[in-house]
Amino acid sequence: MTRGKVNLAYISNDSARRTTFRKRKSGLIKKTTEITKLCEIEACAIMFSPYDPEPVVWPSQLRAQHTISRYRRMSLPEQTKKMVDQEGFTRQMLEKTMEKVTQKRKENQHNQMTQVMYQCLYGGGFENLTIGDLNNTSGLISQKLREIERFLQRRHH
Amino acid sequence: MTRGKVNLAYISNDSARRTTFRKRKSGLIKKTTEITKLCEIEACAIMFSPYDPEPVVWPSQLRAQHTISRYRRMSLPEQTKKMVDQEGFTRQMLEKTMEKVTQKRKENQHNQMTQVMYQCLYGGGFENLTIGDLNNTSGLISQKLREIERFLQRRHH
DNA sequence: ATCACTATGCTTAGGTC
DNA sequence: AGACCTAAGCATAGTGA
Repeated sequence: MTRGKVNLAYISNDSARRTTFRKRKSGLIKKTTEITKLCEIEACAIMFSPYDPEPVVWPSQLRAQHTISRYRRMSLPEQTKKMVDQEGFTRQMLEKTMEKVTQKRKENQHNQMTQVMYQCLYGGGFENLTIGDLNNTSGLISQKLREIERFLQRRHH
Repeated sequence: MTRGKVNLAYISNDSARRTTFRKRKSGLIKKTTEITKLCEIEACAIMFSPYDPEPVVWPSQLRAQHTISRYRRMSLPEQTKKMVDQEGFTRQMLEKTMEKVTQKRKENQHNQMTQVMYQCLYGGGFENLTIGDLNNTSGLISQKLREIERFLQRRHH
């Protein structure tokens, strides 16, 4: 028997769930890569799972970081504006603090430590992470290689 | 003629690219939702595009924020550990600062302003954002509704 | 468990309105 | 432009080694 419709609910069987995850993870990554290329947009996917020792990040730690920090940077003024009046005082303090941080960053643009701290506290801060996505890259590559191998074997039949 | 293989490169035609983006965005979102449900993992996708006024975030601003901040929280010690020796001083300062922030957070757990600032500076800070994903939700829902409608119409033929 | 396989369902390019 | 349709191509559940 082959395949019925997928029941879109938690797969209780442990190994089946793990297998599905492995397959779909690679699918999701592929799709993310594709939409990025086809439309030249910035996109990233982040997955936490008990099956990977590190979070899976796509298309890369670096690009994801960029996307995330862009998201955060764009979002902050919005957020600040939308805060309710009751929190007016908090908002003002917040704005001042953010200004200070921004100011400080400008002033010390060449001061490495400030930059590092700024990045860690506000803009990102995972430049030096272990590169978890390399595993995925090599996974995809080895998958591709297997495909090619198979193809060649058939041609030689 | 129907569909050839997709050339995985930037689609130069403007409206074609836009259409592809709209279609694939919804696909990507669906897949993200599915893997999340099937495997009960935490996953999010973020897309920046010139076609959406706001970044598209999935499964939700709130969950994405959680995923992102979890990512950042997990990553920091890793990063700190992996920093090269040349930057030992920076690292120490950084660790101390992070400790202070953490400490401060604990001490002032019930002090709203500190929490808000902490979150903005370190843990997240987009609680009060405009909810961009509502648009997507309603898009998916209305799509689903149309499908159901169509189905019912056929049954009544 | 992980790999390759393949039948099936799903996604989506290309077309029409 | 966007909604709808259809078939080609792709993703992947289930299977066997």
